[in-house]
Amino acid sequence: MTSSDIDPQSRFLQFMSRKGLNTTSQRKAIAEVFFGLPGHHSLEEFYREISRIDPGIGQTTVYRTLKLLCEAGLANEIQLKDNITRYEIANPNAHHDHLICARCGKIVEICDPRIEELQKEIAEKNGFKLFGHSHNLYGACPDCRDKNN
Amino acid sequence: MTSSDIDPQSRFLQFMSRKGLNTTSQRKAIAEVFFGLPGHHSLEEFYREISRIDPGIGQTTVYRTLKLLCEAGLANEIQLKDNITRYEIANPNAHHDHLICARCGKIVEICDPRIEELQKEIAEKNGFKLFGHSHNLYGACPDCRDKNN
DNA sequence: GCGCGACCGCGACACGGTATCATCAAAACG
DNA sequence: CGTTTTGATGATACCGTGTCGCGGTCGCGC
Repeated sequence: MTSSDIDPQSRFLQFMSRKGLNTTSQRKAIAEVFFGLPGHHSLEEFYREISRIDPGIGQTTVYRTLKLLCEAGLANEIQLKDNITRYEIANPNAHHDHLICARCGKIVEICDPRIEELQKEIAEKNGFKLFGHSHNLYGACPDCRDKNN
Repeated sequence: MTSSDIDPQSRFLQFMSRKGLNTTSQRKAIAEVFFGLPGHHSLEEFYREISRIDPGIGQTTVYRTLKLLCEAGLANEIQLKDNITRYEIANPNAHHDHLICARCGKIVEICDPRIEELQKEIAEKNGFKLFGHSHNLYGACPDCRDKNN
């Protein structure tokens, strides 16, 4: 029974109290939407979704709460080639990489322990202490690869 | 004697004439600076460097020429976590990844054929036709890892 | 040279992301 | 219980990157 077994919302509240931060209705609502929306979404998308539930929440608060979720280790930032920051739910058991279709934008999550192993090996060989990584493969997905152009 | 044996500037000119584009003095100057500046640099850095040689060149032209170099396959865009687009010289023989110090920003280039192999394998397993990838490892470099904080 | 079409550089703009600040609510304190 | 203090919120202004449009210029084929 480690803390990673309980649901994410509770882990978020734990983090907040550990840091001495208040658990406001806005932060709870944002976290709930975040955890209920799998995949990779920009602030814009989260903001729109949250506005439907509580139109009174400002985009600044969404930013700040997503940053909090990152600090808590419950969210990850993703940088794609379009220079828009996306957020995804952090899964501590399966740190995954991304396979992205350059045509339609579809994102497939991939996870390969062999690559993880090589990354650690390379970092150590260069004397680096590894914190994290971002690994994105770009290509044409099965649906798009056959469409000539 | 393939085209990859001749110097990059000539390959750029070849590309231009193949595409029916004009070889202007600005484009030649920008390409020359680009090929003479190893590493990973933002537009800002290239623009500053070029301004010292020819202050009359506008930043828009630098943008456009760097895009041309990418199209020609002589340059690559790099996306780091700071949402600034960087450009590097594309080395067709050693497609390398990046090991980045999260403290001081130092970038070490790495190249591991085993990872390349795994990437291809993963893409194929998912039915993707692979175009390229971006692979960045973040950590603390030898100089920074010992400084507590 | 000459003319035309491609290109240049400037300014303006679009956009994501951040900092500021007044307001408000809730906790801390006497 | 009233006052003070702290922290969260949301509107707005701001900054930097990157793009667009337009008037003027310059390569390049003739």
